[in-house]
Amino acid sequence: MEESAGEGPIDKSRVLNVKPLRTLTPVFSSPPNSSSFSHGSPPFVCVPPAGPFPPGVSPFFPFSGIPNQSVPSSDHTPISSAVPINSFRSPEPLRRAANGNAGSSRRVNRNNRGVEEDGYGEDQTQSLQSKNQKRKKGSRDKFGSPDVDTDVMVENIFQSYNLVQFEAAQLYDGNKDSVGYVLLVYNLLRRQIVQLEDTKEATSGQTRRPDLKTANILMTKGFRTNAKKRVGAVPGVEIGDIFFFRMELCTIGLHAPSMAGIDYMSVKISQDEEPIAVSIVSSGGYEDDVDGDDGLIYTGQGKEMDQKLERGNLALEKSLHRGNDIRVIRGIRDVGNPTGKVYMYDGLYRIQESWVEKGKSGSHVFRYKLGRLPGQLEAYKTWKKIQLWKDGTTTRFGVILPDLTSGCETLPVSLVNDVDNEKGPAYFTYSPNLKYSKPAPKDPFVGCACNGACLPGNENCDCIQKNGGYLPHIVNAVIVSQKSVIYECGPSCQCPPTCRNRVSQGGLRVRLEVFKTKDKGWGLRSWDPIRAGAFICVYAGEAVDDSKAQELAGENEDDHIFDGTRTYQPVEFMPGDSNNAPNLPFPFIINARNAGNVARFINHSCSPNLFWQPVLRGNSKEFDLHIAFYAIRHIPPMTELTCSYGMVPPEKADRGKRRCLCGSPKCRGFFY
DNA sequence: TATTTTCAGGCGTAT
DNA sequence: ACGCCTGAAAATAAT
Repeated sequence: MEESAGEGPIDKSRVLNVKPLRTLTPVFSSPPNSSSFSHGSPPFVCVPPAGPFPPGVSPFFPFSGIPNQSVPSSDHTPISSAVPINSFRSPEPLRRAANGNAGSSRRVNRNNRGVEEDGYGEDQTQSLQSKNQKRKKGSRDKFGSPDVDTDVMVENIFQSYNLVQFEAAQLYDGNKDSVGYVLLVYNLLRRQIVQLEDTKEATSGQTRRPDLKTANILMTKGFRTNAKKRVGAVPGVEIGDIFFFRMELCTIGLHAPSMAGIDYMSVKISQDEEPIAVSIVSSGGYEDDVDGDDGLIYTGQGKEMDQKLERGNLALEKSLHRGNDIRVIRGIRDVGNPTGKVYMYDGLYRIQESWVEKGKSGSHVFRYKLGRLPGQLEAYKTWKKIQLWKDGTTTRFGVILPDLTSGCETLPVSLVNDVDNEKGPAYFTYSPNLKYSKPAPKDPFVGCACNGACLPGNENCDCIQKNGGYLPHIVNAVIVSQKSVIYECGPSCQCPPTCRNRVSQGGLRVRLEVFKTKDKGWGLRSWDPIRAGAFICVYAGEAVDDSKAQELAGENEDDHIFDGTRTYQPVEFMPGDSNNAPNLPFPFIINARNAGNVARFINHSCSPNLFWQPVLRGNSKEFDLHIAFYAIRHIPPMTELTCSYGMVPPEKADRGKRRCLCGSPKCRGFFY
């Protein structure tokens, strides 16, 4: 439309309004009346004011000037341009990770820190540095414990992933990769902090809000993306994406305030500057209402007294008149964690009307009616539908069996076909366990002799010690990161079945369905949102010995086989580095053709959302090895669960090669 | 299930 | 530089 970037006359008077250095330059995405919501190539250009500038973009005011006369003050006019008002903290430069210094103290790090390659002036960096130093010192005094540990963890993470501070292009304008990495690092670091705090005595300084602490570390280091506020879609974030912490929304630029529900920015139209809303979080803090299938009635902010038409409320009011797109994030209680919430990005809405009501406390509240723009993928609506399936209000269409496990799992697993007439997968026996004639262990892992629960830091618990003094999982059966093997309490351990180090024995924790895919046969997906790192299931079936393994591996028909002898390339956004690549003590293949569990339905993808993890259980008599599957990243409801099937040796490579239909942009085109 | 404790981003304004 | 506004997450207490 009128405002494709780089076209049209440039009103150079605006250039003078651009504040230098710490000021950001927002640019609007597609025109508000556009009906396409493609995320492919965001139709805008955004340039950090201090550069560096992307190819083809001159260091000049980046967005097109729309003639002033084309911006009447009538309702629902497209917004043409904006000047920034919100500054944000400039990133503390990150040292480029170097080998061998992972264990160095942060004091040394600080001395070594350079200011090269960061694109920021030295003065700024210096002042920022001292500011952070001051602040950190304060927190140290307060909690009585130095935060050396977390600094080392950050260093290690950045080193593992070869990460350096984002260039301005990704800092200000993200993409799928930058969003993926920020979320990976946020969640990995947060889990490591929780794990570390778990081992401390309650008396020593605890981080009570690891979610906030993690975000603070990353934001201070400039490891964030889409740091520029914008109207409309955020590059790299898709409708339906889910999050488990408000700070995640902040670090990827979806919704900046750490608490408030309304995010807004100031825009300049002609000579007037006014705030408009860019995103809202509707999560039950107020009495928001649904309005039909695609509508929402949102309550303004302010709880105690009569709400005032200021800040977010004013911005929403202005947005009603401007008619700009507003991102809506829906929050609901997390089924797996009743004290937490899950947030889902539900796409773009516009405000249709606003009014004042008497709230329950008798004071005035603002209410805003928002309508979802048409043509967007269904997101929150699906989620609500699933809730109805779960509480039995409605029946899922296409259900063949309400529970194909016949009750032998901790949760039912539906068998569903809503695409064709096939009545189910080929016959097999559902078995949640792994069966095999176990080889006698050469180096038995006998487990522990704990009376009560096995706790992190317990020097007498062999299982804990084998895991490096930590529990491999934090609460809710979330693994901290991939390890070559994790040691779990098993049949030889004295601890009770409730021990926290028996995650893979705990059964299913999310409501799964086996479903008929469009073109890949049967697959597996979840009705519940899944956290990054969450335990999904083990791979059940019959573990076969080496000779039988050779036989199986040579066959073409290798569906329903887990083959640990294959080569597994690193995949993107994995919570674990190459040092922690899975390591099996002997050739390990599980045949699930005749008997198996949900894991036999997990299809291959070149961009998988699950990884597998060897688990060795404490067992003095047998080699008690298992394969457990975990979520690589947050997985929205109804997203197919996939893993990498790995590569076969070259001599077998031409047998059983299949065309891959995973649909990932990074698809290799085939798999085995 | 209810209550208490804890805390970060960034707008807006003063300096 | 700093006050102020915004409520969620996690621990703890109560039922």
